[in-house]
Amino acid sequence: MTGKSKQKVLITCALPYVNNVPHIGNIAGSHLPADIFARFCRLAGHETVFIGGSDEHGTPIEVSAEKLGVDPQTLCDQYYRVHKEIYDWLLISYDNFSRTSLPIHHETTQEFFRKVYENGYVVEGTLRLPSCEKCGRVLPDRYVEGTCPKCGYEGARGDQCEKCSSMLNPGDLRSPRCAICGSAPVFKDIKHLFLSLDKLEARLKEWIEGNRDVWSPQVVNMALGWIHEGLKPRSITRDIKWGVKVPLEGFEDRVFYVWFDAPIGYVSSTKEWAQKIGKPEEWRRFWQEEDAKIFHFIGKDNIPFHTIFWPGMLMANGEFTLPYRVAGLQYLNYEGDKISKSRGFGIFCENLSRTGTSPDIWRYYLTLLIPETGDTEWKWREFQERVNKELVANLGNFVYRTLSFTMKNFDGRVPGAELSGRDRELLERGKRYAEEVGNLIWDIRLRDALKKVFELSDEGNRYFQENEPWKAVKEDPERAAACLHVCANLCYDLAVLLSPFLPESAERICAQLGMEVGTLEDVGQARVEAGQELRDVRPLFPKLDDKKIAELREITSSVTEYEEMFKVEEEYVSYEEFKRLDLRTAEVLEAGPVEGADKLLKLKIRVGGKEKQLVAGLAPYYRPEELVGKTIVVVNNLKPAKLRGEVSEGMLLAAVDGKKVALLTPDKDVKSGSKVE
RNA sequence: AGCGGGGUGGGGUAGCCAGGUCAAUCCCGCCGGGCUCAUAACCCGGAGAUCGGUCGUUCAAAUCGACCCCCCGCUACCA
Repeated sequence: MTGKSKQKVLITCALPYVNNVPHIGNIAGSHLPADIFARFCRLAGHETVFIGGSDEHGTPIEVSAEKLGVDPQTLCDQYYRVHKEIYDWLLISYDNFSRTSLPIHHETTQEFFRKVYENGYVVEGTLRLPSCEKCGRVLPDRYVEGTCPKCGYEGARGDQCEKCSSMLNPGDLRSPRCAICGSAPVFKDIKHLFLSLDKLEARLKEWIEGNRDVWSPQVVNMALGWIHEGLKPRSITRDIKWGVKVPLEGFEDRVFYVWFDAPIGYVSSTKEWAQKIGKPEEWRRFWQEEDAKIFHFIGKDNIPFHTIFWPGMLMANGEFTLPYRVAGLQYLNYEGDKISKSRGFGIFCENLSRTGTSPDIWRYYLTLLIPETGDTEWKWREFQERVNKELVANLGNFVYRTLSFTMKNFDGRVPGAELSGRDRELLERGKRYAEEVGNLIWDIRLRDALKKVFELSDEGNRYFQENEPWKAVKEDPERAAACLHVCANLCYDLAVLLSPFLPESAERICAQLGMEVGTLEDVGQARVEAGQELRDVRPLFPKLDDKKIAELREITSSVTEYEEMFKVEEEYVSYEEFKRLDLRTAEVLEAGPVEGADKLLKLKIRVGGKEKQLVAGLAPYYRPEELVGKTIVVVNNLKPAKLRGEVSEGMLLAAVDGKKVALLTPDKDVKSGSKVE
């Protein structure tokens, strides 16, 4: 199935909602497994498209944008950038990462809806909903607050009381109020559109049961559980402004419920991809042809949605291929509890790029934590251990001992030699691994697949050990040459097999071999020939010591408050005001403590030809000796002041990020006293 | 509350759906010995779980049934 017959595969990852910064749970729960799967499909030669995008509509975005006084689009733009950068850094290989706020998605959604409507699967109905006259909006359940009728808790929400956890409707609350402005809501009957899921119940049931062999039991059972309770028409419109307009007379002021438009984002993202590659109709081959296999990677909270509601939409439309496999993943916890942004508890991905680490160390451990069967848990201790013992000491060690031995003893060229039966057998071994790894991945058993690849590294280490080339190189050079020839090829095979999981490392291994990362068909073929010249051989990963772990922990636990950034942008400074500052580069000549002050340092600096004294609150962040010799940026014409009795004739500039402080320095060599503007 | 998933040596995990070959798999860690090209691996030996709890079905249960405990998700207008 995997290496032999070529498939046409579309892979989607649950579209992240953009009111949050992604954390490791989001990565392990969908982006990473989807990416591994997609990379593998490409490696196996399947025709592969991997798409995603951000889900940007809905009440939460509209409300928080309003609070900040910006329009929702601006807020989404900001978060979209954050998301995109994170996925890029983690090497999530989207063929296209789209946005539901793009025109192409609005058009696609409306077109999709029209067809569903024409087919008779849309009915009108009435909902009695609370609305706030003052805010001029209909309130979603959770935006109504009041007193819980059961336990008397005053802060109960319209969907649930957090105190006694009873399920509520907004109408149940005593003295209800709008969660945004606090005024009393009015209940009105409002016309809405519903998708007639009830009409599709029998077909959905048959379809789900037909997938028993392919889907995991959890997914099938949960879906059937829903069917069993009976499907009812489900509302697909909302009374807010931020979203896709409903193209139907009498509903012009409504938008689609985000759950209706979000999955259609899969289609629009594929369309956008097709346009980008210059074949605008290409998307149809994946969405409208029977032989296309569509894989959805989602979290467990999304299972009913992707097994009932979304396929129902597709059936109602009638022109689309149904999902082939819905991979419902469980959750990733963190050190014994749920990840929580507000408590700063967890690993948030926006600062990963600042850790100075390879994305592969994160990908490695997170792959082992992909919650395929049950919830899993990130533990720093285990992260450190696995990186050091497995990535560094097993895989890294095998590659490095092989290549460095070749450098030292064979002049940096892969030796050639007469091979024994055992040598040949091992060279061929890669083929079997390729097949086994392929089967595991196709079955979405990614953790097992990665472990399988590491077995090959184990075999390599064992083989190297048994042949003792460090002895043989003196006593039986031919044997040593054969051994290293085989090992170089094993390194290459490993790199290829590893490439879906650890793409950067795969590249680095191949680069050191002076080769390119090949495809699955190159594995086990002894592609590294005698005479191949190695280059720039060095260890793949550094070990993570306790200090580094503490640093990583610190960096990844903080999340930028993007909301605050909008406030800053609003206070403009005129160019004239800016020009009054005389910013200059300066060289630090001396640095030392200020008597009687813990936090201050006294610096002697040179600005052009002139020497000055500066006092700065750097002591908690820099040692004096670290500063000497640095070129910094100072406000040269700041009015002199005395701090703790010492004159300060200017101030230096530094970036302040919470407890972290970084001096600004020019990134090229410039003359002392250069103007900064 | 109902529905679904899970509870296996210190950590993780397989097996359980098609009960016996499971006094239970594999990885990591731990203890002892060998080797040294490598940010050291590999080899040999060792300690460690009665499979959430109770009761049953059976010649035989981690594996089937009942009840209970704990964790997680869903329960439709939160995405």
